[in-house]
Amino acid sequence: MFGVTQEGNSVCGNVHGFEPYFYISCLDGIGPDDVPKFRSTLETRMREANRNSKTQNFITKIEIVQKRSVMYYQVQKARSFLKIVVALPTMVAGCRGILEKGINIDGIGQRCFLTYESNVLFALRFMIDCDIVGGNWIELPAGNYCKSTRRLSYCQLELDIHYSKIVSYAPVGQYSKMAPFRILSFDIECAGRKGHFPEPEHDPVIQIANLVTVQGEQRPMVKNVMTLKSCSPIVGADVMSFDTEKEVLLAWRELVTEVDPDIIIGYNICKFDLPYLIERAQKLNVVEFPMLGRIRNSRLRIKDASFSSRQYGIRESKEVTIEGRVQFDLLQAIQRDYKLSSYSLNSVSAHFLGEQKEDVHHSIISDLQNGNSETRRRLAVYCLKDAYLPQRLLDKLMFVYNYVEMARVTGVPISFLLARGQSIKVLSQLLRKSKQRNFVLPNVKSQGAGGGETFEGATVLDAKAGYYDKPIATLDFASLYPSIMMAYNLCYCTLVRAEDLQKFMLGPEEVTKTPSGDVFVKPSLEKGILPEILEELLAARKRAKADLKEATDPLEKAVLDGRQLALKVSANSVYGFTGATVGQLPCLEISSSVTSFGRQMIDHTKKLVQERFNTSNSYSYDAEVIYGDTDSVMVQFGTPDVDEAMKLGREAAQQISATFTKPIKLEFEKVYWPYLLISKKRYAGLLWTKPEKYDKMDTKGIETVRRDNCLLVKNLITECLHKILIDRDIPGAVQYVKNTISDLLMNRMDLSLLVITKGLTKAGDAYESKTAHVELAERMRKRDAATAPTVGDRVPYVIIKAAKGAKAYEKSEDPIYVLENNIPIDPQYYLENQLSKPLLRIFDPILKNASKELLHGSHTRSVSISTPSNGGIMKFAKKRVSCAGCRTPISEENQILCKHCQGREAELYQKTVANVRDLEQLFGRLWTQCQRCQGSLHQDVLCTSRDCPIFYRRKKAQKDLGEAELQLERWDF
DNA sequence: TCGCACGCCTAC
DNA sequence: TAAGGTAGGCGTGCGA
Repeated sequence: MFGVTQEGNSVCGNVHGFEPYFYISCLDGIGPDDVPKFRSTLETRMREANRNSKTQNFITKIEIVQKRSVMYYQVQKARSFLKIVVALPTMVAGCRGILEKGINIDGIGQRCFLTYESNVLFALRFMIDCDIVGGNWIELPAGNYCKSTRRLSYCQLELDIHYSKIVSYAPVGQYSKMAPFRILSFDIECAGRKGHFPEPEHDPVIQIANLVTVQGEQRPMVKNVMTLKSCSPIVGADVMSFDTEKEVLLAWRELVTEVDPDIIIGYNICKFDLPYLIERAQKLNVVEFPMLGRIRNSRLRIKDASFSSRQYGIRESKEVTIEGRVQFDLLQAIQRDYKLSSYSLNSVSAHFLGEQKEDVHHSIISDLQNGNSETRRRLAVYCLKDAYLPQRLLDKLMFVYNYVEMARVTGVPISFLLARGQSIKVLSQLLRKSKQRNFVLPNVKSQGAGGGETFEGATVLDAKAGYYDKPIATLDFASLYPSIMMAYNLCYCTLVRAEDLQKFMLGPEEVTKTPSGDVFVKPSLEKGILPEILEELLAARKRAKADLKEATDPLEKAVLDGRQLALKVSANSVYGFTGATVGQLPCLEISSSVTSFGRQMIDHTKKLVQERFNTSNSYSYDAEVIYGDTDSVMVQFGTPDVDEAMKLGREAAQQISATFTKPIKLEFEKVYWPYLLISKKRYAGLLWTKPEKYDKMDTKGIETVRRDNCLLVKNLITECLHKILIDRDIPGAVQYVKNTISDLLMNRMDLSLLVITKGLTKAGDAYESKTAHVELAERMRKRDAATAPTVGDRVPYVIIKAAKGAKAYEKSEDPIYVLENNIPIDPQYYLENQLSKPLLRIFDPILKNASKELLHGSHTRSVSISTPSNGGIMKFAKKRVSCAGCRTPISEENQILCKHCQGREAELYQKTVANVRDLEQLFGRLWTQCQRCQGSLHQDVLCTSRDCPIFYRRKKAQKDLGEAELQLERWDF
């Protein structure tokens, strides 16, 4: 075990005596006398299967224990299981395989065995059995350990102890404090060859920037940058320059061993920086480099890894294990926890820190490296910032608190939280609870390849679409699925098999028959462990929230807030675990029972609200349920008054709650007024939780909250909803739409507003149909494979002009490429395929002839001819001269104005001059902004950030200025 | 032109 | 051997 003391010293504990094991159910008639025979047979089979192994004893022990399978309700409270203990953790799988396939035991014959808990990772097994959770405090009591004489690690303290002597503290009171982790944040720069993304096979590592911080402290204790070749000094950072790359690598290794960090962070370090360093060291034959972990003489190895789940998508990465140190890649963490349209460090920093970062294209890096100590200094400043930003993000998003709390709540090691999925967390809790109750978990194989089997989910009530000018009250079930599981005692161990119902002679008052037809016993017979887990999670959350209210210390608050969040997420994922057909322990009887109760409850609620709250019960109006999804109903009580709607909402929630089994509870939460219901899962409204003033505008499912719409659509719809719902200014909204459309068609749109992004969810060849982002990714791969988007990335694109009838997938293009080559975009596409339908959906309910008014007015006719000045296809067209006044083409090369505009020379000349001046000013302003972002006003801007809006505007201004200057030159004859 | 499958993303 | 669930809207391409 690795850890850190309260004083900040690293510890390695060599824990002795804990052995890997699993269970099988004992066959009828096997008694203690049969065990030796069984053991020798199994031992022989193991030896046969591992002929090359030098191991003497595979099976170290077999004992008969009294346990119960967690699967299905049983009257008998315990029966015999064999606990099979093996010599090494890796032997569990082989041994399990032999037993599952079947072995022939003398006198008993050929038998197959179902194994239990044979898929539990050894580390987790150890933690569960010793009551240790990720990130908690451990005591090695004085007198029970000895100082290691033969040092295996580089840790400051190293001790030997027997596992049974370890004392684990629950993370409460003084033990909820966070440890003073040492955190190393780093970033590397590599000098790629011209036009190539750096590859460790060819390209050197030229700089490594580092930031070392102690968790909870404001200032970093180390801030330095290691450079290849000289580098001018940087204020506030140590610059360490070296003549050879080998020295740079070794300097970094030395830093890591000296600092001895508990956590290593960075941006994309798992997929890029760490593997690059290791592969580069290999290439340079720096054999001593990859010893960065806490185990002496143990080398790092790289393994290709890929993670795929429906929730997180396919993510390919590399697995580098650094013993004793947690790797926390900010990219991974942010991809898992936040849905953003771009995950570049630049865009993420802008989003969370309000701070842009200079983005230097990899092709420029080599030039900076090959310059002088000043240009290398520039690069170093940039590199330092890339090491500094991940630390800022870690602090701002409170990742250490949230992840440590998640580890404590679920019991898994911190490293699992980024490397593994949701199910390991539930499994860990399930195993712990099972152990307390003497249950064992069967190792079931997922039925049928790919699962296939599925079950009916929740009801979504039909949406009575429209614009509602009366308050709409929302009634919600609090934690619906967890409360159903608790209310009806749904669990593996309470599920009654059809054939057992009669066998056990269970009376109707002892069981619950769920709406899906499954039967579970009531708690009086057997309390379910899932309900027990959920009760504890929700009670703990209540406590955490109460403590949070009391807490004054910001660090304590952070811990508690992280905890309540972890508890909520954990409670909600228990249901999903039971329904995961390709998971560890699926049980569709549980999950389909949960949803069937849910469906019944939402229907019941709708019926009750409408039956009770109407004029025949002496209410002033008839209530109407206009929509509802899974655990909520939207009620129009009929009153025009917000306060009254809230009162009715509370009354209804209370009345209806009383009709449900505890702890199921319907709550009144909020009122929407006004409310625009577009369809199922799509609506917008002003949200009120108190009668005085609305809280905010809330939108669900519509373009404003979707990542696959361009900013133009997002901004326009947001603005329109603002004008409609908040300002109540429909003509204003209409005018705004008209202006925007006119700007679009006149080519006055920033490219950054037109960028659409979509995720690449599978490898290129796995797609069945042709789509814009997939085809573009493929084209980009052909241009430059190293920088093209790959699986899991988001692909930004714009739609460009092309032949009539061209498919969208033929018209998608990389925004940078469009900018660099001056390719004209297709405004009509944006109008017809991006703007029109979302606009009509929100305007149709409130405006007669919305389509005619918005999409076919005079504003749609002011179309400008987009003539790219250079590049693109137009490069080959004969350059045409047009009139500086009205833009009609003119034949005479040296003319400026056409016949009609002649005589307006003075005025038009003035206009051209003014235009150049304005553009110069605009460009200057944007340039300064970019300079500020890169942290210096005295150097050229290098930034080429794909997702910085300023960048696009600066580029556009630069181009427009160039064109305006050309126009001006024409007057100089 | 229309229905359908695919793909993406969201609500809960 | 690693992977929480279903419902549902909507854009797009494709073939009937």
